[in-house]
Amino acid sequence: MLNKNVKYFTTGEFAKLCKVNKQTLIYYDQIGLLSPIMKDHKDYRYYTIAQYDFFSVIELLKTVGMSLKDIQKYMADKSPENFLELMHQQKALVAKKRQELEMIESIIEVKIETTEEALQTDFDSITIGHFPEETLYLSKNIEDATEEQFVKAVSDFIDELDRSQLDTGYPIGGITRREQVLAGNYDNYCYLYMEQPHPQEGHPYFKAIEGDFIIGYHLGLSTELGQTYERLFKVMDERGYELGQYVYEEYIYDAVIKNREEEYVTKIMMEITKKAN
Amino acid sequence: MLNKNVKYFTTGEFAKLCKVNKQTLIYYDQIGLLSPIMKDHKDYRYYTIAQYDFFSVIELLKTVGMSLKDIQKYMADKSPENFLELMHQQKALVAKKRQELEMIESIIEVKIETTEEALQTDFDSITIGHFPEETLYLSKNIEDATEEQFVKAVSDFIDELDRSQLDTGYPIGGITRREQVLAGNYDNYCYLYMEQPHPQEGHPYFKAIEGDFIIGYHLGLSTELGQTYERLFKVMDERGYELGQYVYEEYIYDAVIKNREEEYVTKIMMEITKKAN
DNA sequence: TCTAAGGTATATGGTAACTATATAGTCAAG
DNA sequence: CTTGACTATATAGTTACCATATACCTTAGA
Repeated sequence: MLNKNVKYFTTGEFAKLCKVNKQTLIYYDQIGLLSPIMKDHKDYRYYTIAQYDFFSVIELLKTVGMSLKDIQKYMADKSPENFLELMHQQKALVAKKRQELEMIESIIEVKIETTEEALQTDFDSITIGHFPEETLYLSKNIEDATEEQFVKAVSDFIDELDRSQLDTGYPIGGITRREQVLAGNYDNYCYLYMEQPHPQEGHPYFKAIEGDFIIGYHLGLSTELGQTYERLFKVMDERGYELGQYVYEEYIYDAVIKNREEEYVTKIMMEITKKAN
Repeated sequence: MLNKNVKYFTTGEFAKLCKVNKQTLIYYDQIGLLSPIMKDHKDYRYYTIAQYDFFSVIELLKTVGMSLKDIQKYMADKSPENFLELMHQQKALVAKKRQELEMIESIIEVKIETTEEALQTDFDSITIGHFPEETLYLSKNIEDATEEQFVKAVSDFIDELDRSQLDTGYPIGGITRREQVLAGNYDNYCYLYMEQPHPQEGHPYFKAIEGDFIIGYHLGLSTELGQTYERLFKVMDERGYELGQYVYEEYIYDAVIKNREEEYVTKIMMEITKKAN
């Protein structure tokens, strides 16, 4: 910043220029981060325009998440080399943050898309159709797992979603094998999954599905899923289909959207094949 | 999230799954944001896997900057419609934040570039050369301004940089007219400016410069700029040039990088023309 | 000359969202 | 029966402020 033969800013004026509360400047003075260039005989503070540059770098470092203490630590030991190092560090940090925001943006888009779809869905309907291939990220096998093993698998699955940025915002679903469904063990999933519209390279756990499906919705407690399954089996049979390899289950409305468990909605997608007459 | 016949997590286990401090969960319980599904006869807390979904939405809303109170407010009045509205709001907010980060990224890049350049510069050197056109954002005219007017102009200039996202990270420079420089009034700037490598449409205040320049550096107090100007004039004269229309001044090292005013460095760029005969 | 408006200062307390610590009870293994 | 690893509550500290109370100073207007 350039200086004419100096005009001083009072605390209030300088606060206005910096767009912060007056108290904030007093606070910065107290902690010794940014002190006025001079004080009056009655302790009035006076800042110069040159101090604005200083302030704006503090602001920059603050917005990238540095603590005032760390900023102060840097300011105590200024040099072009240190500044350069600081900027390199912050550049990497900011890029990471931006990427995080980009991920959140796409998660939000998915949440909007799925919620809008849910709002337009008649949960009494049962539909049959052909579905294209989709990529899923799978947990490890959890069929017949003990409670402990199940919990461990879920934890690992969630950890991996986090670590590998595979959380797309789609609901976590469960896959059940034909045999378990036919035996009425609707909750004996063999895998958990999350849909991956833009699969990354280098992840082994993906599974593509494609084919005919019957789709229905279950409203209410998951302990009563059996009733909905029976309705689905009935329609399946009437239309001349039989159960394929896998069934996919997803929560459409859960605790995040509904208050009472009786209002939760589960989407059930069953693979089907034409009966050999 | 799907549930098997429920296994409970203790506070510690659930904290690990959620990757937060145990105390945080206790805090969430206290403020009623996320309470365990049940408590023991000795007040041990027990969470279920289903509560992880809930937690992860809280996390999402937190990272986009929502306060716990606002999250709680939403949670008290859940519905698909409200959720959708919330997501739409947040989407816009997140996009804005991302753009802000993008701006900061490019500011940091400029700071790195200019600091690296400064580190490689010999401040004793005086160079003459042709410079290509550059776009500058200018303040209003401040020639012969009173202190008050100068301060006002600076404030307005900074405000406009902020408001129109014209802060590129380049230093704020000052332009002096030939006549003032020849009269020795080196600090009677007619404009402030900031370099705009990627100028936006629709801003009137831009000025392009292109031509021959003599460039030198002044080390130390700006009250002693005169000495450096004299050195520059001498070289200019020896090489058969005379002063052109404008002189540009920028701080290369200022309070952000150096502790003592005697170490500040000002870059002086003078337009020049070949002397007749 | 008095007073009201608008500035300055310090001191103190409050805020959000934790985090740390002290103290005490619980539980399973060796 | 003790040790280690857990649980709980209660309380205080943290960061980066913001709000408020009180007092002082200055200037313009009645």
